[in-house]
Amino acid sequence: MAMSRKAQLTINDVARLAGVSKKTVSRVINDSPLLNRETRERVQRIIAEIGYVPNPQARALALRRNFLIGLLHDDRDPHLITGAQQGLFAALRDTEFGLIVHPVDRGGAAAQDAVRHFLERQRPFGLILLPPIADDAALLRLCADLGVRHIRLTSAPGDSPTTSIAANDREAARGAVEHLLAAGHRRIALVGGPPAAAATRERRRGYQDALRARGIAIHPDLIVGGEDDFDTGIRAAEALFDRAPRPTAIFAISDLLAAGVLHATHRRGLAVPRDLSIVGFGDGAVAARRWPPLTTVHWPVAAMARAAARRLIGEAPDETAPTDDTPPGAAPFTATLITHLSVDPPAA
Amino acid sequence: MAMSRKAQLTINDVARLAGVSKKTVSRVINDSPLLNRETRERVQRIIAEIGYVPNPQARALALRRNFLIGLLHDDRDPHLITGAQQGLFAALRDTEFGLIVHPVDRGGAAAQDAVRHFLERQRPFGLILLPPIADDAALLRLCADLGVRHIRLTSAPGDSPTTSIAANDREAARGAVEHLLAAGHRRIALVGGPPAAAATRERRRGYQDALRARGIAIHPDLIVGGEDDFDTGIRAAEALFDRAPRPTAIFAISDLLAAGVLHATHRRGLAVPRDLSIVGFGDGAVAARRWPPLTTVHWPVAAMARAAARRLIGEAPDETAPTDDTPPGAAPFTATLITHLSVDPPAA
DNA sequence: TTGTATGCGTTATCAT
DNA sequence: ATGATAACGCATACAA
Repeated sequence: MAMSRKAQLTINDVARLAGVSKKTVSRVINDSPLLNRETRERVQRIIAEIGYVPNPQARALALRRNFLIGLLHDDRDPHLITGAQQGLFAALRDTEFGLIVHPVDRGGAAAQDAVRHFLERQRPFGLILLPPIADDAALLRLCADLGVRHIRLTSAPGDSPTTSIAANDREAARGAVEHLLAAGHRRIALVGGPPAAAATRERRRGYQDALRARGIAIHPDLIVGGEDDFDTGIRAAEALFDRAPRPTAIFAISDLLAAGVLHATHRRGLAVPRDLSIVGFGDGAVAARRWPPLTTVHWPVAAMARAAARRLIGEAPDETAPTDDTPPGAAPFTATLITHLSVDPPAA
Repeated sequence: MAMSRKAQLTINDVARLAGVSKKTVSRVINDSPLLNRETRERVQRIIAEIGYVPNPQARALALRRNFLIGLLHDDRDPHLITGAQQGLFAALRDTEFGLIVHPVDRGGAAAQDAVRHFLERQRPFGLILLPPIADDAALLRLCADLGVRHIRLTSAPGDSPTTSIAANDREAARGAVEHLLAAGHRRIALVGGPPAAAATRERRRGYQDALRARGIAIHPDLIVGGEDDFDTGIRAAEALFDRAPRPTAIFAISDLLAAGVLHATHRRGLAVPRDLSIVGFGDGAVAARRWPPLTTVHWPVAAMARAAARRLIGEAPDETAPTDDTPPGAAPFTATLITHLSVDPPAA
């Protein structure tokens, strides 16, 4: 009990107890191949006995690299953030890396400065960027200037495959709209997010792909949005309710927007899916908890974050850019449609 | 542009350029009082000019303390976690501290080991424990054994005020139930969480307080629950629907449970608040986004987390226990009822 | 296969 | 008020 204030054990204690030099202990810690098996085992036994754990600060200093993976997010969608954290932790458990989280205000020089300070101070080994800030050009430039490794979680495999993990957003969005088309809808509205975000762009493209393939005209009137939040969803829905004729279905490019749309629909006294069908995009499990449970496209953020962290820490620690012909990230993760109760054929 | 690979500037560079010793620079960095004003300003100018940032790893090593605040959570409620992160970041911005996050599986020796490894590896300066793991005795013992400072976010100011930040859960819960009583409800059910959690205990007490004060018998039949998640909410509601007579109102001790209750109610074809009134407990803003918007008790996790971090980093870095007569944390944060549309008088 | 000397970037000690 | 020197705990270079 209460051995709390015991001095921290160091590599020297291990060396002394094992009767070897500290360098030998260091070799054991770092799995050096050139070690007498007997010596290694003896040292390992001592380490286990006294419960020695290498001091990561000292390691970080000597190796000139830290053991922290940074997660940068814009603090909009709690489920996206915690989903990413789950994936990251899955990759980081049983490694010596920790997860350090930092929010980023979008836009403005002040936001840039805040991130710069964070990076200069904590000097994380690498960074994971969540959408939509993963598409922020200024932020990416900052990372490049500071020489900080980073992986972007984004919506199109095309851009910079070596520094991004992407899902097939366009295709998945097309599938979602085709699902509405198959139910018989023809007036399908789109509620989008920030125009600069890759998610907005790709999912809108998928929406357009689906309509075009059916020869359905794309009405600019039926494309609304702006930000990616609940209130925008409400306002967008209300704007759409005033269109004549009213759309019979709405495809919202995020769960937050879909939730806002659902809210506005209820408030208007309309029933889902009787009077309006809704399809969202985000976390399938979360959408299922709405009422009615929302048909949605599940964006596998946890799996993507896990892969991103793997790539970050599996990467050779030197600075040379990968020269493989088949860059990682070429194969996108698949976002998949999860059908629930928010889609029905349109009312006659 | 692209000054990416410039060698990191060190204290030596500053010292050389300023024509002083590195110790003097160190004094400037650490705001030592005994410094010639002129010298200080010259050094500061150089620092600003070349954009020098002290290396936190080296600082951590020399000072034998880290600049990371750990957040331990059980990964159940995304809004609780991100709410806490927002509060922590508010306290940590403009400090040299970073936020390192770690999930904790509840129960089991394996979970203990995982936390121990985390603490031994990252050696955070201090820890913030979120409910319900803030009430985990084994975890607290581990922190004590390892000598890790920690602040628990919890529900009763009584226990260990020096290591916890508490809200007035009992009182707030009583207020919530009184709100239902005032609307005319007499058969009010309670949906609780894990029995070991302080939140469950305190909020149940508040529920009982309110009923007793009105001379209403407490029916064990109307107290259900078990875990703190959506599915438990569903099952609890379904169990309560089978009671005869059915309760006219349900007080759920968390938003997750309330969401499950709401879901089950919809599924059963009952209308809220016409057939059933619901009050939740958690995040007021989130509850407002349900349909109907849920009357709930707002638990100020962000403010509490902010205060917790403040106390952690404002604390003297030595080990002596505070001896004040008025321990911090004695004044609890106030959870407040936010009325929305999920409460009506019971149907005649 | 193992050990010695040195460095990583900062702070603490004890001078002056 | 400022500086020289020695930690802090670990890793690397080079010897042995």
